[in-house]
Amino acid sequence: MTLVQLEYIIAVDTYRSFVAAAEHCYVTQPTLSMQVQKLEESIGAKIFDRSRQPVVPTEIGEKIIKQARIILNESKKIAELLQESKGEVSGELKIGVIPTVAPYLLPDILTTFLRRYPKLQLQIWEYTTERIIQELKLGKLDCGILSTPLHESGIEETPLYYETFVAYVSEASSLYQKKMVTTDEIADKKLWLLNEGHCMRGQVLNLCHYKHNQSLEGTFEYNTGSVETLKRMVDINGGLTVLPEMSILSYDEDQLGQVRYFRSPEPVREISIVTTPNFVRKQAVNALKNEIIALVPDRFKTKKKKEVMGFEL
Amino acid sequence: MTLVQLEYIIAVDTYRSFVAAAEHCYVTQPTLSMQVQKLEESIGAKIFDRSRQPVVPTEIGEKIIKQARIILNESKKIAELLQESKGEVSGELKIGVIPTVAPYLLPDILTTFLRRYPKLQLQIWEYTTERIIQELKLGKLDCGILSTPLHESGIEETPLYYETFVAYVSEASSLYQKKMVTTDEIADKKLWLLNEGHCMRGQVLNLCHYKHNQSLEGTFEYNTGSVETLKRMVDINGGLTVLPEMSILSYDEDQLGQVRYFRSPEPVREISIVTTPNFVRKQAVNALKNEIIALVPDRFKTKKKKEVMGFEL
DNA sequence: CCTTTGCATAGCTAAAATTTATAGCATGAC
DNA sequence: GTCATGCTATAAATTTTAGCTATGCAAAGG
Repeated sequence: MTLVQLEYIIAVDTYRSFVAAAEHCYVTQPTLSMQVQKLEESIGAKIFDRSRQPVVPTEIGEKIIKQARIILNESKKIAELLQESKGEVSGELKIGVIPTVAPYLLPDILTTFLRRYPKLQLQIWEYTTERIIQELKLGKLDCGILSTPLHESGIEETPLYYETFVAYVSEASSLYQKKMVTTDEIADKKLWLLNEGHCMRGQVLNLCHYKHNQSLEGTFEYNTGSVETLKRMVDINGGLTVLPEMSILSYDEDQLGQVRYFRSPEPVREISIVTTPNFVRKQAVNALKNEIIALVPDRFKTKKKKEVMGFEL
Repeated sequence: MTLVQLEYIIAVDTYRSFVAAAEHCYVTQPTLSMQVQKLEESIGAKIFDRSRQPVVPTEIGEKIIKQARIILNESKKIAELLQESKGEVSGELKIGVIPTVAPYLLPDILTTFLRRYPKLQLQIWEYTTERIIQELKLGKLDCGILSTPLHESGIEETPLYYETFVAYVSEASSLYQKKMVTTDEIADKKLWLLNEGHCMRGQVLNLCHYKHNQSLEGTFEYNTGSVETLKRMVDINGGLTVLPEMSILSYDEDQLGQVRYFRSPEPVREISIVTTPNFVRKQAVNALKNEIIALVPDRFKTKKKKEVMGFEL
């Protein structure tokens, strides 16, 4: 068994074709076919069922390919270790960010960060928490920025900042008259919510003491994945919603007039940068972490950890 | 970079000698030297400092070798996957067991287990919890049998049975007159304890409400790693100790006469079999698990999980 | 100063990976 | 039915590489 053979079977699995796989490996098709055969011979099992078109992995082949991806992933880390030791913050950094954080955090960060580390190539995906964890474990992402604690083994969390939630109320709402609101006061109101899969949905439901999916019918009408949409729904259709504090930083006075902070104990979410435990490019992630911490206003760092909300996915 | 090259650098690291490493890899020294050089050239960094005798890895070399061990470890799993898929329970199974469990569980298990799976080669080490976790993560052990919960990320626990602790008192002790004892009653007595590093020490200290290392001087005199020694100390020097229930299964009537169960809530420890999350030889471990569960008396399986004691290492 | 020990280098050989060319085998078009 | 077409396997030739033997060279020990 060689690393090259493992690369080849991964390519065949990816492209479901020996010809296409060979092209992408920059070798000829017979070369690739031979190596795959040799590997199959050496382990004593067929990895691909070539009688079907397109070729598909066998049952055991699936498992072997999965393991092969792990092996090659670990192999790549040797090169990363070397970059790391040179103090170079370079190469690709693949980041997953939840949609309730991304638009308020990344635009500010990116320009300064990329100017400071010109050799770094960022790739960013907006994914839900669940997907970020999944892709981290598969090695498809290098790090994630999301709300913690996750209580997920195999994921290391480094808190970046703490962010309160605020209510955003329409002028017609009875709460508009109040200076501050309590979590109880919003529990029975018409509340615009993110759709399922967003950790913030769970947090908001928690803070107003709802159980998931319970008595939502009739009370809530429209689900979206975007915090901006929530705000607009309030603007146009009335009612209220809950926003992360960072989303209101760019609001003008009119908009801020509709924002109501919560009375103590304020609901707070913890935003962390997460990696897998044996991730080696700590310098690059550290650089990103420091950039974020430097840019986030100070009051986002002083919230007490004890106030942080739990949530379920 | 090839898997063979990684094997070679691991061998050089292990034996701190190119000559010895070559022998153990069944190649000549020039062959091995050349491959190490080629690897160093391809990654653009020296892995070993050959100017010292014996050769030592460079700083970056240390990291590369560590990663190389991970890669080869993951590579081995492909062969294991295949055995696994054939339904064969075979090969080596390296098990770590804590010393307060091993002598009461393993002797009974081993003969029947090995008769059922003749192709399996068991290697067993008596290690402390800490060491078992460490070696599991390094891939030097396949599984561990120890007291849980560990609250350790990267370790998966599967409970096997629940075992109460019992007091073992000398005839001279005031507690000898009682039919049952409470945890409070033993707190101020002369208590023979295991030495540090054993999880059971922590559990026993917990159950009699001691903080670690606090006010032990004078009260306790002798530390040992063996439960049998604790019992003998009581037999010969008086006082009392706490034993795991399984250790008294083989006691005769005289000895049982010195055993006192605890009043409810009984202190219970959970014994689990643990592996790393991406361990692939689940069938072999499962076979061992089933063998143990089948052999352990039923009452060890009915304890409620809620009663299980926590502990620190 | 000579021997021993240990790694590196050089030249050679055998094995293995890769290439080009071609065969075989389905599948769908006509 | 037969003829392309698209895919993978096989064969033979070639290049690359891993490994071997022999030897060199430097450092440590007697």
